[in-house]
Amino acid sequence: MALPPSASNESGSANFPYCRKQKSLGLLCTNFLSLYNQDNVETIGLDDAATRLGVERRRIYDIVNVLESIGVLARKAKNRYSWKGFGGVPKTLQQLRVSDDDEDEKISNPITSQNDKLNPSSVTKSSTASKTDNRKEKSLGLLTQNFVKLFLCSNVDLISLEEAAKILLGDAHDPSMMRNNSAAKVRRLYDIANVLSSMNFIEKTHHPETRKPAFRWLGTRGKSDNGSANTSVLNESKKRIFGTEITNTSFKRTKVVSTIDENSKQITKTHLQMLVKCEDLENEVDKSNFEQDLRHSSKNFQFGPFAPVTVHVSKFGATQNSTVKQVHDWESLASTYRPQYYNQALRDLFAHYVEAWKSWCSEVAGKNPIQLIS
DNA sequence: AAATCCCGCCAAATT
DNA sequence: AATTTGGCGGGATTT
Repeated sequence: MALPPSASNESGSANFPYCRKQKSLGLLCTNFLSLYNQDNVETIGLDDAATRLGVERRRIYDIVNVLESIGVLARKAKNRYSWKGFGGVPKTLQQLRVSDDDEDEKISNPITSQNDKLNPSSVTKSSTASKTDNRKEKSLGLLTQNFVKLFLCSNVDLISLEEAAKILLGDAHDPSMMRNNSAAKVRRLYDIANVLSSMNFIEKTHHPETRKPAFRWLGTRGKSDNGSANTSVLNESKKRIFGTEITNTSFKRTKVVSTIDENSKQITKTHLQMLVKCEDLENEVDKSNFEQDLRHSSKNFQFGPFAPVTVHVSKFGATQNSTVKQVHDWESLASTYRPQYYNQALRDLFAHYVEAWKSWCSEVAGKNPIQLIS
């Protein structure tokens, strides 16, 4: 009874064996973005998001929290957030850069309206008020900001999550009382890294020496506005892979939207668009306005009945499926010569999509009751 | 075996 | 008291 929803109900639709990958926070974030990073969107309802993305509320909180800490969103009220867009990120980043040095502070940017009756805690950082807001100090949002600050402030551009966990926790000299529970904290960092990756703020790589995985800050490239090209990192190969995702359907009462047939066409079309887009990926290097890309790439983002199937471009890799690993290899080769490798990659990727599409169709076919809700 | 990290219980916060 | 938020970590999945 306590098993994951791999439940393959009798209906012979023993479809997806259950792939954890397809349920990653990163993918969810990508979907979230493609869903709300639209011109007409300005306000986001948590319930709406959870429903449309087909996930439990809890997950939405995770995403929303980190997005807010970066400045993409802003809490408006209970159950309601406002879309700030990526344009607000640079500003938030700047604030983080300026924030205090020793230990962490509560740079609490425009979050939370006029807080309660405290603040004077400038020099006295100990017990006093710590007990109360102790919870907030452990929030995902703050952790995210601190994690980002790690990159923004230090000069190292490669950090492993364990390092980060150790630094972000064991900091503050050593006044004891620091249950070096970095193991627990690292779990949170994985979450953060995933959503940050889905937006391409960071990128996962490997430490040159050790094969240890680590993250590199990509920052806000492009970001027009102010011609000062910061580009701290000399990222020569900024391959943008794309991730597929098939949001899981919560066997809950997930309200399914839209029609069927129309969507099928819709999605296929999107596939093609994506492929086309990939073509000129070879001679890309256009690390310009990624916001723009993201925005139009998910033009007609549609869901299919049941498993809200989403397949949009978002060349921003991050979450990867089996193909990604190889892509990395191709990348090294391609960067040197032989650009046609990408074609092969695309072919494989497309095959993957087709497969996913097929299995989805079969599921729908097996299921008889397809109620349309609009 | 080690690295990831999903899932959802259940306790603070808010309403 | 009810509902919204969101720590937290067991343990399933991937690598």
